Amino acid sequence: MKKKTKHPSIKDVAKEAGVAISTVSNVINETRFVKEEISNKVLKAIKKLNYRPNIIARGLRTKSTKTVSIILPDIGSPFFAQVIKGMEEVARNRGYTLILGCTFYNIEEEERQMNVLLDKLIDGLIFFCGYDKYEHIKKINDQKIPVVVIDREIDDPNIPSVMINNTLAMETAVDYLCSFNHREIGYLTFSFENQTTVRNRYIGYCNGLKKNKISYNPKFVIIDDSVRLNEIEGTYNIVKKFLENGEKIPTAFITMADFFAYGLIKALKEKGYRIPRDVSIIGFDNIIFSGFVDPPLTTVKQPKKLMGSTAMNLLLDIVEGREVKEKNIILPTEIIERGSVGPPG
Amino acid sequence: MKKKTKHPSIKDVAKEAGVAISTVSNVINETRFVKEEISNKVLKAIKKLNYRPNIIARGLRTKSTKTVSIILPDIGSPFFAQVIKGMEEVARNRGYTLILGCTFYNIEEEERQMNVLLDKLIDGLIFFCGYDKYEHIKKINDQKIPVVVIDREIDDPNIPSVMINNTLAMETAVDYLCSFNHREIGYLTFSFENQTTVRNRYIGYCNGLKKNKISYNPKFVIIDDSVRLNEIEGTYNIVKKFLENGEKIPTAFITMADFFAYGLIKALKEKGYRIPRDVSIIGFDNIIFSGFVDPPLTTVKQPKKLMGSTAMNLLLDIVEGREVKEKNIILPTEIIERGSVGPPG
DNA sequence: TATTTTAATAAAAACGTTTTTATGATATTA
DNA sequence: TAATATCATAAAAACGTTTTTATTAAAATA
Repeated sequence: MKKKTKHPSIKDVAKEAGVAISTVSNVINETRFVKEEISNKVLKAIKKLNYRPNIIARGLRTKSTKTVSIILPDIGSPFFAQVIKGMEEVARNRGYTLILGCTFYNIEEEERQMNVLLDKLIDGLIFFCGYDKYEHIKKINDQKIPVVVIDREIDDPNIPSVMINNTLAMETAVDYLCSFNHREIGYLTFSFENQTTVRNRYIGYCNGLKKNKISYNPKFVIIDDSVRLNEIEGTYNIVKKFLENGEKIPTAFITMADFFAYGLIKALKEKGYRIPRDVSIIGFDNIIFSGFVDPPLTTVKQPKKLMGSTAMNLLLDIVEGREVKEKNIILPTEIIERGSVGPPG
Repeated sequence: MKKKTKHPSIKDVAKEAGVAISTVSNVINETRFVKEEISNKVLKAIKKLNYRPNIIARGLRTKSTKTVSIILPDIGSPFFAQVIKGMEEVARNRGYTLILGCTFYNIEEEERQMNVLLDKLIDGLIFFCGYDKYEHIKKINDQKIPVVVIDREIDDPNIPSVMINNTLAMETAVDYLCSFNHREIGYLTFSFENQTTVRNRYIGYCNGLKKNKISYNPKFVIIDDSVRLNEIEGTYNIVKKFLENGEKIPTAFITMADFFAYGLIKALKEKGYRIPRDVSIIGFDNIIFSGFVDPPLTTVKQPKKLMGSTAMNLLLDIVEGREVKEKNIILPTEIIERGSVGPPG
């Protein structure tokens, strides 16, 4: 076992400066007035020993480690990455560090991770996306441990949350396609048993159809969970098979996430379909790459960084006991028009 | 300030079970034999109170928090995300949690983040990619704080590291293009003053040219730092301007990272160039999207997950005092052939 | 049986902080 | 001048663990 050279402790500083431990603490935290002469001695000792207080030991006493953690299903997704970027910036500016816990879309893992992190005396917790189980979140929220849920629609308004209106956003996507006179609209999605977000988007799709007097065609709905693992290849294969089976294809597709669209586009183009001339596509998320596929993807933009910063600010406000006006925040979405949607050929 | 409902401590368990604190500790850690009868009482009390030891307090005593942290320049990059995924898996399996620190390509930030994390009693540290300054890394490595550097070529063999041979890999890319009879080969890169990785790839490019008896043409080297911020748009604009200036363009491009290729492809296609018929492109990294641009990108693959898992295993071996056979590990790269390279038209 | 060894548990110290309480000097008041 | 208030600092307690040392009871030995 490698042995670390011992870091100087507050005791060492006190000895070096010839004062009491508490005086050093008072100088560091400015909790009491300390005569300039003594204060200077302490400061000098701190500098000389290159002392920095041990946050952990401090946390043991103060119950705050200035650390918040984020539990999310997948660290490899550019969508999450952007949201986290928004969080990170806020956290850093407000003096907190971030711990990431990753569940890899394993439901049980979420609670386990939560416990592991809680053991480390974190000040607060952000839960990302989700599964429909949230008893554990309710529980710790009831225990007054600061929690914010992001990207998951929870029916308990006591749990602070930041989200978009998935149903409405997806309805807008249908409307948008209909404004181009599409009447046959396919839908690519995760399976939606366990995830409200996924389900609500699907509901939005259905609502949109109804609203535009289009009858629902189950053959146009393709379910694909490979994307969860960032395996675009999976979507590509599924769509390819779909096309090879000689299924009738709709004049337009909505994908529940941009990721689906990449595989979809590739498969369609390989089979000779031109986009948007033969098939229109609208995605969801507006991931950075969507502007660089061919054709560039029209998509429903989620305000990713804003979601992140909003959630982190909300959490830290709660952690620090500030007043929060609204603890269930809904952020707007927006359609980014690029080149993948046009009138049906 | 919201007040948390107090978590039960080991003291509460001891009282509940009617034994001494140390006995509880012995039961939990199996440090001493405890009679089954007493042990059962303790276990029951633990269960009843839903007690979990406070890792922080434990860490204060044992000097280990079972936490390692990763300092990286950008959390939003799919390349890093994949590497981190590899790390996360290993860390989790070996019972550690991860803290991420993000520097956003700010050199000063790296040392600051390092100090912040060190204050939290982490067991070890992985530094990602890099800048040429590494006195601070040397310093803490000398202090026997376990460190591993990844994706940065450091000339000090005392610092454990995991990397690829960037020079060689890039040379291979040149060879590959030459095998298609390309003689005019452009190069897209970050500016390379401060980053050995970037510079070494460039050197590989130059070596490759020399080896294949191609004279170096500075006009073919495009420097673009926008990609650092994941702004593919930036590359697109630079290349577009390049093309509009009527510059002669090479028959093939190498990009130092796949990200450049996306903007490059878009700009070229907009100006009517066909890929690979008019211009061939080979990237570097093999990011997931590279299989889904049009044409699919031929690229030099970095073994991202393997790099991550290797680095984490190396770090934890050091942390746990295991013997490490080789502390400067070089992993192989490989050319992934897709559709963006062909013979010059 | 008296003494020593061993086993099991309890008590206390330690980790590095902050915070509360105690101390002693100085300044203020009666 | 004696009593009191204030100020600056020191000492001690606390946070929740692990680890070291002490204690007690039982078992083994002489």
